[in-house]
Amino acid sequence: MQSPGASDPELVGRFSVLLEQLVRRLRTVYAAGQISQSAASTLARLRDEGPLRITDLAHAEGVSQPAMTQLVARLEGEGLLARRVPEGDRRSVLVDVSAAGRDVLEARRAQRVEFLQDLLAGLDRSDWAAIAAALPALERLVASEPNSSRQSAHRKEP
Amino acid sequence: MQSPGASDPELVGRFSVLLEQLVRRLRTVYAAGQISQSAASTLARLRDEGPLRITDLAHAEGVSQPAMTQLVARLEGEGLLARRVPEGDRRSVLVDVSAAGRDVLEARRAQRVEFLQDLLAGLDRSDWAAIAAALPALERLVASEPNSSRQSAHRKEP
DNA sequence: GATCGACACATAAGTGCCTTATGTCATAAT
DNA sequence: ATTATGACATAAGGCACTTATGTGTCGATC
Repeated sequence: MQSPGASDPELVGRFSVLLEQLVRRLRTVYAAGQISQSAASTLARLRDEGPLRITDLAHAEGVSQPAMTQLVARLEGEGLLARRVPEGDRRSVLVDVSAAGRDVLEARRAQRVEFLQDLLAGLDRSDWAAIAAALPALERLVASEPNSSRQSAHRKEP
Repeated sequence: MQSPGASDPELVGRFSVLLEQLVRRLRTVYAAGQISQSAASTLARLRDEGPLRITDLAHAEGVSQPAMTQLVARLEGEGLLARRVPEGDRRSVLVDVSAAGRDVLEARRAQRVEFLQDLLAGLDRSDWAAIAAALPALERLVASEPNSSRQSAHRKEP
């Protein structure tokens, strides 16, 4: 029994509740009218991994190809990304994040940081110390999924 | 300077990245075709807080009243909740989760637990210990928002 | 080179899930 | 009785998905 987590259903249950609550909270961080979670996730991937074809993007983001085609069209219309046809394969489209897209991602990160600082402001020192101590473990947790091979270890939001 | 979090931008930044990654991960837990995050959140609130009026529900969930009217109509059509007009106020509609709705929430919880056990299976004992030690602090963090007065301390997903 | 199959994306049609604006009925206040 | 307020329903539009289908390009086979 290598992992205590698998043998401690009560803690797993509490963690499960905590994740759901975090998700519900994060939904309120970004002001209305901003880019969607799907758009942000897609732009972030392009920024981190470089230009990708539409079908690869769709697969990586877990949506259908037509959904990604539409999202790319919308984001191109907003100047947040650019499309081009690669040399040697006129069937494909390569998509890359634009400078404006990078700016949007940076603004989102700043909003998250502000939200967290607000939230952390009411936390006492020992609680924050426990969270800070768990950060490396949580980062390893998030990085440990089998399909995390798509996410290189150096990937991070600035 | 009560909270070390507010003075440690690098850790806050790492936490911010972690949250975004968790959100992106959780998006893949639930199989396609299941109820949306909004539907789940709404049903969970009804289960935990009892019958609510549509406008109160909309406000609590952070959406507009017409959006909630439509969601309630859809969920009623699927048998996941029930509507009734309360005594003494024929303008209102009271909404309550159904037994089928409770079953759906329980199935979601089981899926999250399974996902977490999968994820935790690759984590070593000291990492899990650090996460387990941080759980109370994280729970307090999530419960600490000013509008958390709507969430009672005893509220938890079974 | 010609033909067929596979690949890649675009388009169509439909649903879910939001938004603001507006309409209708019920209740409370004057 | 009249007016103001409250509560929800409906309309119209946009975003974000889905499956199904269409069109063009590339690769494999003969």
